[in-house]
Amino acid sequence: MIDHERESGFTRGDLARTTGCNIETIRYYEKTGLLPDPPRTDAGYRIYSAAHATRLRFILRARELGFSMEDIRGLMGLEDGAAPTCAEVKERTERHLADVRAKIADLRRIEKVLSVTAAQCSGEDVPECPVLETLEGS
Amino acid sequence: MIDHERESGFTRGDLARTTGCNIETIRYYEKTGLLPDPPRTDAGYRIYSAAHATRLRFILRARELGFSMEDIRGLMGLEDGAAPTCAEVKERTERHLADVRAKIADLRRIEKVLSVTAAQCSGEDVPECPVLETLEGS
DNA sequence: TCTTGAGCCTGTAGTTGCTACAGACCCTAC
DNA sequence: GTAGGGTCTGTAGCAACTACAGGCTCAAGA
Repeated sequence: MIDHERESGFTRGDLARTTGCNIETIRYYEKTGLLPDPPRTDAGYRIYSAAHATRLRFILRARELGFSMEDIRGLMGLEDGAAPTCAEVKERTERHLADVRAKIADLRRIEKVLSVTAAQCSGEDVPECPVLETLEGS
Repeated sequence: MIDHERESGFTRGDLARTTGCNIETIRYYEKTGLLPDPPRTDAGYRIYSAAHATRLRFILRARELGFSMEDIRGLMGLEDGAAPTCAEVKERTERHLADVRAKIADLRRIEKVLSVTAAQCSGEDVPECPVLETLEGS
């Protein structure tokens, strides 16, 4: 791979290493349009630039914060072509925040039930088991 | 459906209605072995008993509490054939509880970042957007 | 008795966000 | 020249469902 094209960019493996992203995930993001198709060498190898790395890091950070790929598409202005307004971004973020809070509430409810039930459990080989009773009875 | 077999049981639709479970989900649980294959009428219609309903409710309740299907299989003694001991149930519950707590911690971290960032957002059409900056910069 | 509409049957495909393979090609170093 | 890595493509798998299509079957009304 002596193409001089190649010299100014990096390969998929490079991009994966520098961002910590799984190499197959990069291809997946390209297929779904989150990442633009990069140029190729004559042999068909992808050539990425710093701009690709920046964009991928944006995506990974948004995923870490639990945004869906659909959300990210919106945040990056891929839905209607135009960059989203700050108001749109804020709205999307607050909707997502509400989802996150709802999930936390769900999990806290679950945590309470599980911890109370598990605490009642002797852990011995007795016939009656508080966990199973909770699940059976309701 | 005048089979007298049928009279003592109920159909998949009945089971779905009485448990609040999606009708297709019942078939899915059968396919994956969580629910036993019920007997059939001559025409091939499934005939469920009260025992099936009890078992399905157990599964649904466990799913509400976030247990995986694999966990449920264990809780119901479908893994090794024998009913699990109380100690096994307790262990599984505590492992699951740890998962739930880890998820809560993750989500709380996410919630903090999102709420701080969204609060900085004017919602106006200014060029700089705190949310996007958070995602880009890091 | 016939028809109509609801319910049930099966197999299969879609969802989200990846991940992992197979089999082929390419590139570098020795 | 060859050995080894890397990359290419398409495809299948994961969890836990959900949603069809196309065909039977059943119960009730005309």
